[in-house]
Amino acid sequence: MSDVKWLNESEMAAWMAYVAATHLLERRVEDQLKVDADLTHAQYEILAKLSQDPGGRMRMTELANRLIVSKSGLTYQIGQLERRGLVTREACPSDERGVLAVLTEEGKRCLERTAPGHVAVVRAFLIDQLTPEEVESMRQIMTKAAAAMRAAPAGPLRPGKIPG
Amino acid sequence: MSDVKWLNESEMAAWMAYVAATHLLERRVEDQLKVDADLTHAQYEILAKLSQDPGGRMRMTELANRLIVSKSGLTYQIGQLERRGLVTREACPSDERGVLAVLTEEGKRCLERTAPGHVAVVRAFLIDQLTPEEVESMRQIMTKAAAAMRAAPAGPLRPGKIPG
DNA sequence: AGCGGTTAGTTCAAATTTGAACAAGCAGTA
DNA sequence: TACTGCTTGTTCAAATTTGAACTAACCGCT
Repeated sequence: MSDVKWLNESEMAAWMAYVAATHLLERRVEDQLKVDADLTHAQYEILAKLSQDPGGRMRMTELANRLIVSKSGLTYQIGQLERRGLVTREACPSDERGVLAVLTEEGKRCLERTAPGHVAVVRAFLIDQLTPEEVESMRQIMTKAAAAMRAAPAGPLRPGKIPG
Repeated sequence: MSDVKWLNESEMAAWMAYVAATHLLERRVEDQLKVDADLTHAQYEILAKLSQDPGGRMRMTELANRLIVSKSGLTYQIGQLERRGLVTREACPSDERGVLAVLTEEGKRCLERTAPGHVAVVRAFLIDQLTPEEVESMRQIMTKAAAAMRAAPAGPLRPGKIPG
């Protein structure tokens, strides 16, 4: 029971580098978006995710799930974006309770204007630091991890359940 | 000037998976630490980083830099940990202005008690999802990215400066 | 010793994020 | 139809995080 499977040297180094890199990158991304468009990364991700829908619209809960953010957090940020005219709320036709977050024309323009600088940061500090093989490897790695976490139920780990 | 180098399919997939995975993992880690030890990830990282020092002590600014957190953020969290007896503040002998954050015995015990569950989460959702080669690849990738960001000065990107 | 420019750490206000509680609406079933 | 349980989105209080402003102390020079 109490025998822990620690991380070996390679695993520990990978984890430590991961933690450092994610914090550093998040900081760089936040800075760029703040300076260039007065947006937080969370706000940018909302605009970007909405733009993936043909109609630029998405249900609140659906959007929250895709962004991996709490419902209340999304409510708050949609309020901020609405205040700035980048997003509107519409009633959902099929569900009286539902709310659709809709990308406005201005929101679309804002995104198009901001995306290049954002991509430049992602490129400069991450993508362009890697070989194409490494990019492909990262895709594989992150996809696997994300899939595992999406599949696993919330709550404490059940020994031997997830890795299988 | 305005010709943007967008992300190709592989790059975009890698970036999207990265964003999703980091959010999902952060959430899992936070949940485990909250449940098992009533600690935030930020607090755990402070304890862990302090424990890396032989004397379990570190200057505030040094610690903030290693954790990639603002000085004020660290001040706040050290206050929280001090309130719980996991860390103490000591005067720095060599610099009158300096403050040393010191891991207490109880802090050490808390870390030792909490680490196994934390490692288990990191393992279950990240490390054990990967082949040893992929772990090694992730180490390489994240190390490269972190190095690039640590090396680059703050502020806007100077075209052609970082990638070289 | 005294000056001027940095650095260390804290305080403060503002923004963000989360979970719990809540009101309203849905859907299946007796 | 009425009931039961679940889902949707918001509100709310509490915790966290950041940058700016500030005080105190350091350091190199004169």
